[in-house]
Formats: sequence, structure tokens, C-alpha cells
Amino acid sequence: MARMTKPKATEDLADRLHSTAIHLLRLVRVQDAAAGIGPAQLSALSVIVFGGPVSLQDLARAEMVRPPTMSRVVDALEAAGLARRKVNSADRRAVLIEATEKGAALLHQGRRRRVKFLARHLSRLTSSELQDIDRAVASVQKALRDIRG
Amino acid sequence: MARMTKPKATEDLADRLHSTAIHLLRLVRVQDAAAGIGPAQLSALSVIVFGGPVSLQDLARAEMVRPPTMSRVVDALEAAGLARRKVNSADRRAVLIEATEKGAALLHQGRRRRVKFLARHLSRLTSSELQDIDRAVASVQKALRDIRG
DNA sequence: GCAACTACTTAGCAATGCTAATTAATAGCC
DNA sequence: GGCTATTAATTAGCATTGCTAAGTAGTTGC
Repeated sequence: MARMTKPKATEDLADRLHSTAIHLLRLVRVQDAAAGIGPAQLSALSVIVFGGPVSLQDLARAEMVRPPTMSRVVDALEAAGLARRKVNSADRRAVLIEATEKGAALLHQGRRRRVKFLARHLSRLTSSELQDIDRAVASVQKALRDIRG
Repeated sequence: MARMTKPKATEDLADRLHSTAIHLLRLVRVQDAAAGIGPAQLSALSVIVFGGPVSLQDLARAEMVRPPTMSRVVDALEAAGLARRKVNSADRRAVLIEATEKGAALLHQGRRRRVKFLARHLSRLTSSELQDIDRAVASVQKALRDIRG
């Protein structure tokens, strides 16, 4: 039984992790719909609000979509008055995308709604279970960072 | 400081949990694209393969989408030879949807690819971290079940 | 046996993903 | 300095997936 890892168990865990993530997001998707904008726009807006002005390319990379896709998402955000394109005087090919006040407000409001919804249900768990989740989230984030970095 | 729960901390955890789930799924999405069918079809196929023959309505509910949406997804699965509609002799309004051999094979193959990909990166974590994740997944699933049940 | 209900489909719209091709600006080389 | 290659973003066009509204067919209930 001397083995460095337990591949079978890890794969099983990976499967359950994946499945749980899907179900979690399906549930909060209903809450996010109340924001009035689609999920791609919401997610991109989040990057802009927290990540300051970014180029379209960086934004596309952060969201793991292609530039044309992100270009259109930014179009929609601009049309809704939630973001704006600025000229990048250092490189006039590139644009700088930033959130408007309205965009930041909408994001924070949506985040509050989603988080309250999730937190309400998490609060049924014991504090020991919450601590497990807390540690697990940190570990998964670490694993994800390793992949991307 | 006498309080029943810690709302602030729970909301913060909810937010990190949400964000982590998004990033996790964005990563494996790339793997799933290799299956050659879209994410909605893949996810529905999974329900059919594991859940036996189901009505369109049940399938739509399981996937948290509306019946017309699911009707079209099943159209695509049928066109690709991955699923088929059967007549329900007990209630001829309803259909029974089941996977073909080809559909089951494709699903299992895709699952193997996705799981291997995830597991490869999870395996960088310590076994203590993996145990945290294991417990956390169970807790989150429990919380999700409470919501739906 | 007719009305109401239910299951599914069809039609049509919006959002999001992609690739290929275009436009504009920068960088590199002689 | 000026030509070429590269890079950033956009436009065009397609497929998928979400929705609501409306239509069709079958079942239930009085």
C-alpha cells in the first residue's frame, strides 16, 4: 500500500468537486438574473470594478474568452452605462476599459444579493463545516492559481 | 460578542466560494469543449445517462431550464445520435428520453478527461488539504440539498 | 362529452461563445 | 525614413443556449 498519492480517490474527489460547483452556480444564477444583465457581462464588470482599467485583451484573458467575444460584452456594458472605453495614450491600438459609478453600484448590489442568498443557506451548517469549506476554498484557489500562473 | 452565527464571516465565505466555483468551471470548460458538443447538451446527457429514461419536464427541472430550452437540447442530442425519445405509453403527451450507447460512451470518455485534468492539479495539494476539500464538498452538497428539497 | 389542464413543440428574440477577415497602430529592420 | 511584420481591437457571420408566447395533442374531471 505504499503509494505517494491515491489517484483513484483524487479523481473521485475531482468529480464531486466539479458536480458541486455546477449545482452551486445554477442556484445563484437565478439571483444574478435579478441584476438585469447577463452572466458574462456581470462577470466582466466584476473584473473591471475590482481590477481597475484594463485592456480588452487582459479582460478577455481574465474571463477566458476570445477578444471578439469580450469586445461585444464591453459594447453591451457601455450601452447600459456600466463601463466606458478610454483611450490609451501610451498605445493607441489598445483601449482601457473602466467601470462607471453606475456599474460599480450595480455590481456591489448584485454581490450583496447573491452573497446573502448563499450565506443564508450556508448558515445552516455547523461552524466546523464552515471551517472545512473555508480551508477547502483556499486550497482549491491555490490549485487554480498554480494552473494559471 | 455573544452571537449565534457570524454573518460577516459567512457572507465573506459565500463570496469566495462563489468566485472559486466560477473559476473552477471556466477551467474545465476548455476540457469539455473537446467532447464536441456544447455544455448544455453535455450536462443534460449526464442526467440521462445516470438518471435513466426521464420525461422532458423532469429533465428540464433537473437542469434548471425551461421546457422549450430542453426540447431543443434534446433535438441536438438526437441529431447527434446521443439520445432518443421514446413514447410513453402510460401518458402519450409525455416523452421518455434515454441515452444511446454512443451517448453513454461519449459522456464517460468526457468525464474521464475532465476528471483527470482536475485530479492532476489537485494532486499537487497535500493530503490534508484534499481531506478539507472532501469534507467541504459534502457540506456544500448538504446545504444545496436543503435548498432544493 | 366538453372544459380545463398538462406535456411538449414551434417561433422568434437576446446573450454569448467561436473563427476568419479587416482596420489601425506600433515595432523592427535595412 | 520607409517598408514589413506584428499586435490590438473590431466587424461579420455562425452555432448554442437561455427566455416568453403561442400552438398542438393528449388526459382529466365534472
